[in-house]
Amino acid sequence: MVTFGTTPLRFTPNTMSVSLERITDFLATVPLFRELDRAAVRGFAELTREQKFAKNAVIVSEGDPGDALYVVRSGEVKVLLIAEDGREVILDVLGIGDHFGELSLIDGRPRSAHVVATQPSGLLVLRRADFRRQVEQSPLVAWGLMVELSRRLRQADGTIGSLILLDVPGRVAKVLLEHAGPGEPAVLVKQLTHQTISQMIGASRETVSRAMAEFQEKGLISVQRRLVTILDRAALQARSRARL
Amino acid sequence: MVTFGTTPLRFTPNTMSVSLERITDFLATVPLFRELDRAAVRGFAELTREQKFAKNAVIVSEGDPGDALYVVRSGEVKVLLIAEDGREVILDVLGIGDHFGELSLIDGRPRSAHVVATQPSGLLVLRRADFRRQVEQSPLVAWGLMVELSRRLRQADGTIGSLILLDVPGRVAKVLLEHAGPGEPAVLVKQLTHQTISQMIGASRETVSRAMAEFQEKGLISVQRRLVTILDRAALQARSRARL
DNA sequence: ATCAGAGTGTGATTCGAGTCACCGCGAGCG
DNA sequence: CGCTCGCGGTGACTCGAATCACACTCTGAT
Repeated sequence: MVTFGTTPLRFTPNTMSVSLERITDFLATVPLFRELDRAAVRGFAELTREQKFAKNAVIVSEGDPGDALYVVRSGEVKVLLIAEDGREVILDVLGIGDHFGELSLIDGRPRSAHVVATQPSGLLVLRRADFRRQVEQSPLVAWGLMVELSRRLRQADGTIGSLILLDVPGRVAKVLLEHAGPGEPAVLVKQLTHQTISQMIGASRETVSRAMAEFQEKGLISVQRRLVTILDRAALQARSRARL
Repeated sequence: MVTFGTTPLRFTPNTMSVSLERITDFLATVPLFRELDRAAVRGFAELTREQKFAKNAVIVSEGDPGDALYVVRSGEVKVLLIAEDGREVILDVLGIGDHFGELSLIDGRPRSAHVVATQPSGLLVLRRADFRRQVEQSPLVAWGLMVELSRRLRQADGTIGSLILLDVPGRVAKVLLEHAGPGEPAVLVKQLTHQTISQMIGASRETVSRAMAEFQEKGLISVQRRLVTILDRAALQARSRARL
């Protein structure tokens, strides 16, 4: 449940040039800026302000005019839709190095979803005018942005397909695989509660619980203290496209 | 059902400069190129070839390496996913002036969906290298492309939300509204069969049929010879976010 | 004009998954 | 240190929608 009113809007401008290099280092690791030379990345770094958010703080709300891009520097945030009756749909969970808010900067339309911190988080904020100027000057960023949007569009289309074609256990298997690290056995990159998973795939918490119990019984996964390990990737993949 | 093997790959190069101006006129109406001056649009027009497809012809298949962008000049195509058991999910129905295939040009990955002609169609084809060169030379096109990708991403996220939050009648109402022309009463821009609608919203043909019967009874819509007219837009909107 | 095939209407039955209700566990905090 | 409270597990019941099975109605082609 989203908690309004807990929002700490503490600004921490990087007037100290001490941190400028550190921010540049960080931004250089973000895919969006990866192709740029150091000077160009520093150009962006100079334009950012870091803003801190407490757990459950609302970062942007659907319908707001959007005039900033955010890059997650620490912590974790979720992107979600909220229905009138309070039900939530989680569109994405973003970690360090991920960014959000570019849609409104590109097309000038209001924010299409809410973003809420799921952990205490530090976000680098880049304002519209600054961002736009930089993008217009550097085609590499424009291209990187398109690549990122393409990735998300493919992912969204895949989600639509699985919502329609897969049953709940299949969708659970898909989410687990999408968040699995490399190797086998592989551990999940993120700690996801059943509640969170259920909101990502449009199912009830109970049904997710039953699906994961089934996977454990069959030896496809093992769970220790909320940490999921993939034991049989192939079987999970089969389950996630049994009907796809 | 998609029919393979009926694909007529008849090329019709525009070696006749007669048609160049006509193609330029046409492309100038496409949002992606709208901001460009006529000379720049002609630059694109010169690089296109028109390709004709018969009804049910497969234009691109999921998994193919993608090396071209297509603009619909006449006819209609559908973008869809196909499950192993043959079930189809329609992601989009594209008409004159719409385009597809840019994702693969941007990120170089394989095609993420199938595209099939639902009517005899003429498509302008633009090859990767040509397109890329033009985009790099004109930031306006890059920006237009980002705006278009943003629009689709918002739409896809909205679809995900409605699949999770709305019941079938609600999703039917939403599709009807999305395809409605202006004014009230408004007629639908496209002729959609119940079968098509059901594949767009992940429902069975029968359930769509029942939902539309209900809307007619209540006077929200009227149907004459497969042409749907929206009589009570507000009521349909209420239905499409009754729980959103 | 006729006929085939696509599209539609409607009942009966089945079933996946939501909802409700409750229990147990572990972790963090006053 | 104990007591919440958030998270997870499980059974019983309900319900929306898929499926199955036909009949009917267009519409376009021969």
